[in-house]
Amino acid sequence: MKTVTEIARRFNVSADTIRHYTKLGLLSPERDTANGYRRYGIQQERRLRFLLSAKRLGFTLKDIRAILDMAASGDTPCPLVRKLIDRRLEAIREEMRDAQKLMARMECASSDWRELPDRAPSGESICHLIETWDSANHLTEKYSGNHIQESKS
Amino acid sequence: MKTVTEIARRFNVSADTIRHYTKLGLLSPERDTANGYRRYGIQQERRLRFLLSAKRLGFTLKDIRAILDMAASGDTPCPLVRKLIDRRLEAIREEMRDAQKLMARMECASSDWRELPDRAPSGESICHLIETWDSANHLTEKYSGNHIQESKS
DNA sequence: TACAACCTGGGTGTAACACCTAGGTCAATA
DNA sequence: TATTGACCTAGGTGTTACACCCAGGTTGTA
Repeated sequence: MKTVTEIARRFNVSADTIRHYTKLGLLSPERDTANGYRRYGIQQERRLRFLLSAKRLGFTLKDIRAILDMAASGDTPCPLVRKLIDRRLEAIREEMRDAQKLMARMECASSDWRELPDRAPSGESICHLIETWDSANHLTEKYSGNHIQESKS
Repeated sequence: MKTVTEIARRFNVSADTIRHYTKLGLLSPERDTANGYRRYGIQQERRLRFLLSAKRLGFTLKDIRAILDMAASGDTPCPLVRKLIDRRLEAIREEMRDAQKLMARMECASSDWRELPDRAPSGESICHLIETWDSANHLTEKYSGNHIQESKS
């Protein structure tokens, strides 16, 4: 029976993480009746191992709770697991697409800006780099004036 | 002078977003003395336009606050802007690398699992798909040396 | 006996909002 | 004029997965 720190070390996570999972009910250690310390046995180690594996496969704690609940009720969680991972996969793919677009914008801006000077702010302008970039791509306002130009660099 | 909803519509964001930025001090509307309503003038529209542009370039609200503060003090924020975007860029590149690794794991797992059957949980196993995947890649435990239960109390 | 290292519960902070509550305001309509 | 419906206010909660801090109790060792 391991204490929080012992099991944390064994699985290479922080003691706070173990306490966190325990608070969420994902782990259910016994308690040392003498001092109230959490005590993790073999079953809880198994649960933790499972939990960490699932996390590394992209499952959220919420997903994992659902899987654990299903297994606890005796049903096979496998169909749920297949469904959840495919969902997460789709979600991540979309995040990646967004992130790639963002990266492209950032790289473009950062590189364009190397040819532009610094400029002091004024009543009209806060940072001309950002403002120029924006009006060149005119995306901010719903009705962004009447320029039908799309200058790209 | 626009109300919350009016300026929100103009810039295609939610009224809550406008209130949020205002609460954070990123926008400082005047107030209608009769009823306490927020009133956004041209200067605030400019700030919001700037804010949204910066956000689309990957700046966080914290970044933006720093930029705004610097501009307010009269200094040119451009060097800060260049520095911040390069930092964010690096951060995003790393996140993307991590996300790509995760995706690869997920895709690999999801596809491997197509050839595996569902299986009911047992005292030893919660979901064999995840557990098998994990032990095949043996990454969870610090010492993946299998055997042995130590300690008892 | 002192000290380090551990333990407890409970609270806060993180990012950027979305949503809800309870109640006040405003313009147009019936 | 009374009633809608759309708007406004402040303030609170929920989201994710923890990290960190607090004050105080416990354990093992020198």
